[in-house]
Amino acid sequence: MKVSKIIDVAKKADVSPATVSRVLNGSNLVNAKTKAKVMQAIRELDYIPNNMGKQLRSRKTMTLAVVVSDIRVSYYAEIIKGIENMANSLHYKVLICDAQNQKAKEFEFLSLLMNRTVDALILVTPNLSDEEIAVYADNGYTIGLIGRKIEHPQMPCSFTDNVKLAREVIVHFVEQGHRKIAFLCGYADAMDSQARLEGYMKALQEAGIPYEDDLVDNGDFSEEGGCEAFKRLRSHRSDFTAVFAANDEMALGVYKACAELGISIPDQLAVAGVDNIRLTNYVRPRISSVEQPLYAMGAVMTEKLIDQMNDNVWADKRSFKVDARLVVKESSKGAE
Amino acid sequence: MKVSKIIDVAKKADVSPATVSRVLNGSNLVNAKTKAKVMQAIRELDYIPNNMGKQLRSRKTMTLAVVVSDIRVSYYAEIIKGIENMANSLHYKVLICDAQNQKAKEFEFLSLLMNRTVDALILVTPNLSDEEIAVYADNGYTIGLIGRKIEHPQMPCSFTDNVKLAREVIVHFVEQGHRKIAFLCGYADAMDSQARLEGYMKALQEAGIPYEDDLVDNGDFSEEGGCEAFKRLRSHRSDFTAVFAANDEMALGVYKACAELGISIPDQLAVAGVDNIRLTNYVRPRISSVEQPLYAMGAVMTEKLIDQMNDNVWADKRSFKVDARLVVKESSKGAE
DNA sequence: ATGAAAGCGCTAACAA
DNA sequence: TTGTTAGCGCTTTCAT
Repeated sequence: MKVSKIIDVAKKADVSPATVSRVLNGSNLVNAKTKAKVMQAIRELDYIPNNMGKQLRSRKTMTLAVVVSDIRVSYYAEIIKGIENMANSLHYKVLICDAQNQKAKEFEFLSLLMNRTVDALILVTPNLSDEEIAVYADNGYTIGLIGRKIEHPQMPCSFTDNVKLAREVIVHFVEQGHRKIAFLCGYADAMDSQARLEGYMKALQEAGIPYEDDLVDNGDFSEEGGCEAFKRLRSHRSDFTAVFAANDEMALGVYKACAELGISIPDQLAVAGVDNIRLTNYVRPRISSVEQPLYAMGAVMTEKLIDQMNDNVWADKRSFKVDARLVVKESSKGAE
Repeated sequence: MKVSKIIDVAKKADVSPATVSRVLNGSNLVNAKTKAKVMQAIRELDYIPNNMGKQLRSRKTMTLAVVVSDIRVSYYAEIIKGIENMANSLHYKVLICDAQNQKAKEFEFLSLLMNRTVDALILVTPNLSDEEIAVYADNGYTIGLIGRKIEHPQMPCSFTDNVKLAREVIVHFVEQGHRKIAFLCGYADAMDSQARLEGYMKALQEAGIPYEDDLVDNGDFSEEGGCEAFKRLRSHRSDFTAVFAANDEMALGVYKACAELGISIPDQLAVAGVDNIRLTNYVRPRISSVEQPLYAMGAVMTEKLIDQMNDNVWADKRSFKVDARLVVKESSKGAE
């Protein structure tokens, strides 16, 4: 059977294509009777509007792209879900872009914005630099950011207060009586790492504990990387009694290293991580971890972004700093 | 700065728009010299082709939609990654559709196909019935299927040999000396459940063990559901020495129930699951589990689907039955 | 090897 | 409230 177009409906309902379009798009300047006629024709013809034509004419794709480094990582999956659900409820679609941990791929996906495949692009903790990203926003492309903040009048962001986050963990350790606290940081050049290091140092200072350079090392956010970094740390120093890992993967790496080295958690070493992934509740002792509201971060940003595109500008607020909360479990309790 | 279109490039290069289009699309009937001229103009104008125009005219979106019930579940994430990576390497984009476990949403996403937002749709273990899906394929829409098989000349599928999978697990249990083996099945009406039940029964028969109705119960693939189902089972019978759970979540539920009931794994009860999720390696004892090549299933299907759309029909094979492999760990070894 | 011309299917000014 | 008329930006016959 031939697929019908708007002109077919118009003829059958004895109106103009414009009127059909109005009915389709819920314009309120259509007579109820006319509308009924049109609806009838649509039904009889099994008419379904062709989205390609609509896009071209209206210059809108109603589609967002979300770029992450690895879809499989639960951190990203959770954020994507927040984005997708919010987008869908606002009649937007979501293109998924798996950058496979390659900065070059992130760059490639930016072309989706330029060639008008999508109306906006959301970057989740990208490897691109602030400047590289800002260029696009400057050129009028709509970009949203999750997990990082860039000062730009047009770029909505949602991100965690990393200083506060790190501070909270260290305060907790101090309360448990720890004085020598190591920090397994992420990539040295990452924003997050900087901020968390700041929070770490701040909290130490507040507690009157001197900062020591060799109690800090960097990992790559992987279990293996955490394991290695911990061993490295341990080869220099063996007097620390607590470790703050920049994420749970690295905390798991610490667990692995401790198993090998015969270090008992939490008696000889307290451990805490970030993300509060499901796994932290299945290993023994369960890992204390900082939980970020990932789903909400995705959803809020998306709402804001779409709002901005549609010029519903209560342009007051573009930047959402969200609070994380430390979930204390056995890995950091009951220390001496 | 004004954004330029194909006509601007044509003028600047002193050729026709058609020629520019040919260059853009890598047609080989373009003089090398002409091509160079056009490329130069493109560069000078920073010309970027507009995808909306292209789509409308070529009647192709170069986009796939993939429908899953919950993006966050690692089972789906892994498949999606396979799909996305393959699609991308073939210059296709992927729309992500989170059905939030609602059949109604799955239906809604089918409209993406009908209104030409995407060229094809991939359903991953959908809740829709075979008939509901087949209707669309009959009407000429391109649909691919993962985790289920539907006999249809136009519908590529990739799915696991569930009979074999279940058989393998039971054979393993029998080899370990078990004779009373329980089966925590998934939804009673699911394809997979049927097939696995068949494999279970078959293996028992081969081992000369009579099938007993009350050694089988159904769960909902969740940890909680598995826990409950196990307790239910256990309230009728307490003589079985092994449990085969239809997925790892349910196996985790069994672990939970056993912890509550004081049953020791694997000494008093051997356990095995399906999916071999990461968690199975972090609980103690580690859970024996059947691993499916999810990434590959996604990738293969996608390749086939795209191939089919582009009429590269070595139409011989549409159906990919893949083998899963049992990874034996501590939860099912060392039983009496 | 290149160009001219005709749309793909729809919406948005502008008129009426 | 409805219709008329132009395109949105591109590709693709059909000529040449």
